[in-house]
Amino acid sequence: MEEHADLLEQRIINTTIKQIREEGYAAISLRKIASQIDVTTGAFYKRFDSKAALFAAVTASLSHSLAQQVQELVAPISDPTEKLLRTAELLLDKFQRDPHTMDFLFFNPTAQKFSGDAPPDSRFPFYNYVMEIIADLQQIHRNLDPHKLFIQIWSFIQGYGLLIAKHATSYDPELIETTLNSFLKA
Amino acid sequence: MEEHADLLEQRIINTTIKQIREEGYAAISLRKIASQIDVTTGAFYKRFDSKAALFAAVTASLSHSLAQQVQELVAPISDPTEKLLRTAELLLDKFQRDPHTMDFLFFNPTAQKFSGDAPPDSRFPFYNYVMEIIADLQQIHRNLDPHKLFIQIWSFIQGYGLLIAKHATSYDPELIETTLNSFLKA
DNA sequence: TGTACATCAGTGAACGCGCGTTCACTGATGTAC
DNA sequence: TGTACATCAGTGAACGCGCGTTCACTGATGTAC
Repeated sequence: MEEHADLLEQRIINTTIKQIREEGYAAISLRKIASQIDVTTGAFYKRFDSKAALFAAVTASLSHSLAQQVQELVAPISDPTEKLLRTAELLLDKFQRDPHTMDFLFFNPTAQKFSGDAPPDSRFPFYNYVMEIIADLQQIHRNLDPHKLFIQIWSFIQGYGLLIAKHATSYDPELIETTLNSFLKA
Repeated sequence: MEEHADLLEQRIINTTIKQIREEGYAAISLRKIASQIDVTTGAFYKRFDSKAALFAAVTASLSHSLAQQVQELVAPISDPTEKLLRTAELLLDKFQRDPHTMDFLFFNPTAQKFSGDAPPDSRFPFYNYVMEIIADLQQIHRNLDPHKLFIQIWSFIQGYGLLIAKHATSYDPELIETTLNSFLKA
């Protein structure tokens, strides 16, 4: 029955992802998830220790698939500036198209992505990924401070993403390009 | 007894503000608030229609006092660039010193600051305030697109504030200056 | 000054809800002989 | 092939909790005469 076991685990994760997309992570309850799969909450606890464990698994799954999409988009590009731009565009486009999921990935308080005063944790794969791009950028723009640049880029993407997710403004690729270029010109 | 009535209303608001500062808005419950004032929840409902109404009142109070602090700081300054810089510094310094309160003011989902697809609502006083500064900036930098600039500034402050509040990085006035200048130079 | 009454802020207890979590049990399946 | 037993995924119901909200009531205070 391990076959079925893994299947149920996947169904739980996928249903949770669907619920997050449709209603936002704040509206998630184990009863709702279970009833959508025609299973009781007891079955859930055969797979996960807690709701937090489910959220961690969902975060991992979503991060992984998002990271993969970014890799695929960026793979054929060699210019690091364009890599960065395309990555930012993909993320912010997703904030527009799938605000609840991005809200969960970026702002869900359960899965804290950073630990203490230390630099951002590697559990959030984009940290390392963006850092790599920035390292590449340094080959071109030697006078850039990579930490500063990271904070600028990350802050802008987060903040703009939030405005987009809240429908306070909408996704504008030109604005992204202008902004990132202004960081690189400094 | 209207005297005492207003007093209790103020005590409820102030206690809520204190609780937000110390534990964050997610931990607020009417029972906790009431018991800290040695009053029952019934008394609360003589003053406020609902918890949401309390949050609205608290948001108004906090926004007002923050706006006042900004005005005082900025009043003697005539250069709009410096006005903007000092405002951003004050806000981000507060994200560092009082993360829960700023988290509440900027990210509390109850008091949605923006409505629909329309531009940001004036219920959040900083929108108009920052817009005024930007209008002043246009006198100097005539080639700036005010809407674009607003989104850039707002996104950066929000995103950087979030990183600071989450202890992912810490407040760096130099970074703020660099970033805002890079927006203005574009 | 004293009495009868109205007002109304605040009490205290309950309502109903949905939540995460637990656990004794069931019944289908796989294994041993 | 048939019987006895072990396993264990999933059930179903409950536990305990804290929440926002409601409401009949109390008792202190102010008013009228």
